[in-house]
Amino acid sequence: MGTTQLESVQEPKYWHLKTVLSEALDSDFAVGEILPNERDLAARFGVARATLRQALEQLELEGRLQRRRGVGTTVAPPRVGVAVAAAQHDWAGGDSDEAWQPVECTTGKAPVAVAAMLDGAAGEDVHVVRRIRVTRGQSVAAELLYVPRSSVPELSAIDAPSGPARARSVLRELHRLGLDGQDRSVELGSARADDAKELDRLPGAPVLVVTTRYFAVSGTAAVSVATYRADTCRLTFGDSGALEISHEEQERQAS
Amino acid sequence: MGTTQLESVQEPKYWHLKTVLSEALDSDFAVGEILPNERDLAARFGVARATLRQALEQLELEGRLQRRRGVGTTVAPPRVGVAVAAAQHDWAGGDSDEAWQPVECTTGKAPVAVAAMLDGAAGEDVHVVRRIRVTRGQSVAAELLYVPRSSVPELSAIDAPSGPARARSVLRELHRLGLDGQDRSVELGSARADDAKELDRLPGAPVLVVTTRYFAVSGTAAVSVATYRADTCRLTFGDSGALEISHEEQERQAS
DNA sequence: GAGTGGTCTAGACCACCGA
DNA sequence: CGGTGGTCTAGACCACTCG
Repeated sequence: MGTTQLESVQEPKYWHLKTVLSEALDSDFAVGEILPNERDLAARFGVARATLRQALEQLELEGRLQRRRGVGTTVAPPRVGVAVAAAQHDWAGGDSDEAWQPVECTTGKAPVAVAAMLDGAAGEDVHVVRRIRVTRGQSVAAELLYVPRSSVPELSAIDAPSGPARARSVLRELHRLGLDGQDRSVELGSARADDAKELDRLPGAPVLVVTTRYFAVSGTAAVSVATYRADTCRLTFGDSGALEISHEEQERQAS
Repeated sequence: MGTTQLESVQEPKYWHLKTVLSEALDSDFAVGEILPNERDLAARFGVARATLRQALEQLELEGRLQRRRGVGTTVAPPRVGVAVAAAQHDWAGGDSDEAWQPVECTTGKAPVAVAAMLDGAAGEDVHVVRRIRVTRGQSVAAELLYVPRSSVPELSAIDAPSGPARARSVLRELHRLGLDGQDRSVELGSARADDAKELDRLPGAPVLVVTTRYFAVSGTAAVSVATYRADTCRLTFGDSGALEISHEEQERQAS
């Protein structure tokens, strides 16, 4: 039999759907515009809702869409470039628009994975500083900064029991230390419940986990684990002295 | 009625499942061990297969599991740390274990997003070099390197029609140029069909997209778009002169 | 061919948001 | 309250790998 297998696409429906939607997004939709709801879209394309959702999920992962329960699906703006590099040493920070905001500070044991990076500080108590990074009025990252007690010996134990005030104290002490280098890694993760709440996302949302080790002369002075919203963020690194500028700075310069 | 709402978990089943599985993975399984198949697991936990799969998907995203069609689900080894920083200027490369392998080289127009970064080279033809990065015998990244003709004028047009030989020619010319800086960004994406094949994954698999702009005195000399397997890779950046070493190098030093 | 994960369906109910 | 996206089910078939 001349079974010529006419155009046996062999391409998953959701994948093809994603492509079609992606092109439609480019041509027929403006940023912020809301799409038809999932049931209508599925019917329009003649697929089950689950299949349609699989395509939407991918597009959301790529930062093309934004979905909110009870509201709808909207076209997402281009990802924000957030700088993850130098200029980090201004621990005090808080003034700039593109900065970290200390939220609170507790004390306790570090998770094993973190403790392993804080050489020698096996069972030691650490200060845990919670910070939020806000860009354009939107929180893009949540961080836990682990600072061994031994790194900031000057800190009086009863400076403030917890809260932002104490967080700022720890950061100030860290600043006084004078760090000489850091060591960073980026990987994909999913948001824990607490991070998800800070980032206004559902638990399990994809995040970029940036782990930074801060060195002082005496060794590792602190470890930071920052989780960035993977859907809305593009992490930028200024490895050169060259013209690395974030979008935000570009806008500021334009004015 | 005394509806005390006993323990209304209010936590999605798949999320709870993920937690349970994650703990089981830590305690009861060794790296490489294969899990029971999805139908059995779903039955064991009393959920539908789709729900079980949602949990497995998350765990795979976090690099805890590895799933292969026709084979099964296995416990994944810890993520590989791959260095994404200096030492990149050895364009010729190819000798080291942890290096890029040129695969082929074609010529054509750059995608608009890339062209926008190659200032001034709007409609110009560019060399497109395909490279694969292999670590521990496993390909971890696929790259497309876009080099405007004007960046490598010395390159004879008919050096080699395509293939690895020509790729090496382009890289050699680029090396002669002497670059003075680069500018990098990392974001989440999903693998295009061609990248997926190189990375031995299915299309749409989550990847970390590293976009690098290489500067020469005259401006942007080249743009690279590298996609790393998000499930198996941890990108590391040596921002300090300090002891940033990859796992591979550690092993090499140990010997 | 038997067994695996990958895709797809057609329903159902739930949590959340806004009018 | 109605409409949205988020979760879940119980099935079916497919593509792939391996013995």
